[in-house]
Amino acid sequence: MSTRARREREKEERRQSILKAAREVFFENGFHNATVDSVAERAEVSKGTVYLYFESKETILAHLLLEGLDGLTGELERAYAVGESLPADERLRQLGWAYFQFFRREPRYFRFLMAMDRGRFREAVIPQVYQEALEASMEGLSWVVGTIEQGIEDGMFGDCDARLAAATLWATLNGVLELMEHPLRREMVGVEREALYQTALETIIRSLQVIPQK
Amino acid sequence: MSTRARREREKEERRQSILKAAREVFFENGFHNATVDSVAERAEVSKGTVYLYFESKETILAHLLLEGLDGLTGELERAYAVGESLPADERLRQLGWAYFQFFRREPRYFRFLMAMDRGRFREAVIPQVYQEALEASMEGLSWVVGTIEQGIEDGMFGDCDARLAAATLWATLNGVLELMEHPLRREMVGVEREALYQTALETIIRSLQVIPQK
DNA sequence: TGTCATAATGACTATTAGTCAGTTAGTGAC
DNA sequence: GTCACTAACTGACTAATAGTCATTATGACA
Repeated sequence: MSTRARREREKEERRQSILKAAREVFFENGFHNATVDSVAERAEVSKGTVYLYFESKETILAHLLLEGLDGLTGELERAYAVGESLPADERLRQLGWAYFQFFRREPRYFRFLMAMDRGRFREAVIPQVYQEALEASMEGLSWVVGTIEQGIEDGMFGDCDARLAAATLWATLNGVLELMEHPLRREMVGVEREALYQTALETIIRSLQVIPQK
Repeated sequence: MSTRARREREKEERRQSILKAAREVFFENGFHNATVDSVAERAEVSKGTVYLYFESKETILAHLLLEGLDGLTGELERAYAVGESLPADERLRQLGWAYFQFFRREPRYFRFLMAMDRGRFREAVIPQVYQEALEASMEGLSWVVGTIEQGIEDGMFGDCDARLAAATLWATLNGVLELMEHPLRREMVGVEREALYQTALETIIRSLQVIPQK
C-alpha cells in the first residue's frame, strides 16, 4: 500500500513550496529584510511549520544556494560536454562564458553564493550542506583542471601545475564578477563588466599558451 | 579662550573611544554577534551615547572600514613611493605585495571590506562615507594605472588600455584573497594562499610585458 | 549661587528569530 | 461508524537586541 509513499511525497512537496516561497521573499527583499513570518505567509503555512522543515533562516538560504550551485554545475557540465572535440583553449572559453552567463542570468544567486560561509552563515550551515557545496564546486573545478591537463598533453599549453592554473582562472573570474557586482567598485573602474571579464579570461588563457617560437 | 576647542577635542576623544571599543567588540565576536550594548559597555558609556555619535550599528562599521581603507592606501602609497626608480614590472610587484601584506596583517578588515556595500550595509552607509571610500580606492587604483602607463611609455609593457589592465589586476588579486578567505574554497583548491597569489600576480604582470622578439 | 546649554542616561518600544504546549487531521482496526 | 493513535501543523509566547526619547547630570559663565 502506498500511503507511506504518498505521505513522503506530500512532505517533500511542502518542503519545496516553502523553499519556493523563501526564494521569492529573499529575492524580493534581500535576506536580511525578509522575515520568516513572510516566508511562512507566502507558503501558506504557519511559522512553526517552516521550522519543522528547516532549522533556521540561514539553513533555508543554504538550501537555496545548493539549488543555485546545482544549476551552475549543470551549466558548466553542458559547456564541458559541448566542447568535447574542441582544442583546450576553446574549451576553457566555453567554460568561462558559461560561468559568466549563469551569473548574468542569476545575479541574485551570485550574491548569495559569494556571501556564503561568511558571517553567521558558517555557524548555521552544517556538515551536510557544507559537504554538498564542496562536492559540487569540486566537480566544476575538476573540469577546468581536466581541460588544462588536456591542453598540456596536446602541447597547446606549456607545462605547468594544472591545479594551480585552474585556481588562478577561477579566482580571477570570481574577482571580476565580484568587483563588478559592487556599485561602488564598478563605478570606480569605469569599464563594462563584460569587457573586463573578457579581458581577464583571455589574459589567463593566453598565459597558459605556449609562446609560438618564430 | 579655549573652552570651545577643548569641548571639541573631548567630543572627538569620546568618538574615538567608541570606535575603539567597537573595533574590539566587532573583531572579537564578528559584526553580527556583537551587540551595541556591549560596545557601549566597553566604551564605558550608555547605549544612548553611542547613538549620539553614530546613527546606527552599520554606520560604526562603516567608519571602522574607512579607517582600514586609510591604512591600506597608506601602505600602497609607501610601496608606490619606494618603487619610484624601479622598472614598471617591479613597481607592480611592490604594489601587489603591499596589498597582500596588508590583508595578511589585517584579515578581519579584509573580511569587512569585502562585505562592504552588501546586505543592509548599502542602505545604512550614506553619501559621505560612500564618497570617502570611493576616493580612497580611486587613489589606490590610480597608482596601478600610473605604473602601467609608465611601463607602456618605457616600452616594457605592450600598448594596452591601462585602466582595463589595472582593473584586471585588481580583480584578480581580490579574487585570490577572497577565494582563500573561504575555508570551503581554500580546502577545495588545495594550494597555499601565498603560492596562488604569487602565481596570479606574476601571470598578470607577464601578460603585460612585451614578448621579447628573438 | 543660579541659569542655561550641552551631553549623557537608561528605561522603553518595536521587530523578529526561534519554541513549544496544544490542536487538527488523516489512517487503520474493529 | 467510531475509536485510538500518530504525524503534521499551529500561533501565542519568549528572548534578544536595534534604536528612541523624556529625563537627568554637568559644567561654563554671569
